Amino acid sequence: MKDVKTNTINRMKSLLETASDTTRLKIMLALLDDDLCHCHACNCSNCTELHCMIEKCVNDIANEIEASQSLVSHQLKVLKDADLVRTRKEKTKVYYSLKDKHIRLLLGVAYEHVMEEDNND
Amino acid sequence: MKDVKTNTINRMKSLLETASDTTRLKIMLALLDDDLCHCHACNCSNCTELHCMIEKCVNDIANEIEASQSLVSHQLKVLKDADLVRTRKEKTKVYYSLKDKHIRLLLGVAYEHVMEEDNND
DNA sequence: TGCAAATATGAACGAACATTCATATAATAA
DNA sequence: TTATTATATGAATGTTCGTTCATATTTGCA
Repeated sequence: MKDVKTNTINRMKSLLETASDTTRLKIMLALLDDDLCHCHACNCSNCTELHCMIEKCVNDIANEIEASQSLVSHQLKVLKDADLVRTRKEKTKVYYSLKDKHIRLLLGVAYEHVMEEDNND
Repeated sequence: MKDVKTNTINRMKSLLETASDTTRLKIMLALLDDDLCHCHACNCSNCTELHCMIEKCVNDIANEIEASQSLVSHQLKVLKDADLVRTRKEKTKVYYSLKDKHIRLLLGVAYEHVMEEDNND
């Protein structure tokens, strides 16, 4: 890790920066886990597997996290541009899902960290 | 993950936000791995174990990442306030090290992500 | 007590960013 | 075509943040 290239640092910064916003965190958490969902990895409606890729459309996300459609759309664009989410278009709706396992891992690690208050290792 | 409290979201935001700066990333990467280091977990000078806690003083970090003493001190304070690093004082020097395994994991996941360009899962 | 080394801090400046509001675009159905 | 639903976008605003410069504080040593 000693000689990490500037480009690598910048991309790590970009990834973490994109994730470090309450609205975007709410969006990603909404895409991380749920009971009733479409899963385009295994095509089941009630998948609890780790590879499960939950996808939700813009309005549903907006309703779930109680934010305006405009705000959610803006932040989904930020997430998309930074490659943290992917999209799938179906008729008038656009379904968003987390990009890959690294994003889920990142959220998981951050979640674990804030859950364990006073840990020494 | 569906009903994550506002407080939890805010703390996740704080953690990721603190990590998402190039200067602070350079500092943390400098504390993540090295050959010659003090390790206050096992007290060896050449430890390669995962629990190894590398610690470096302010000036050494500043020299290593080629940043001013003032900037490094400022950003170390940010890292300390957000609980991403710990300190140990010895004479006139202050040794900094990463707080815990979650921080190392976070850096590791971010690093892995930017290293794998086009992954689909 | 005074000096030097190491670290911390305060002010100031410019840049970046999240949110809101209004509006535009795209696609479907009648 | 017209109306409707879903999503995207542009401008504007207020705030936050990273960096620099100068200086203060702390600790050890002569």
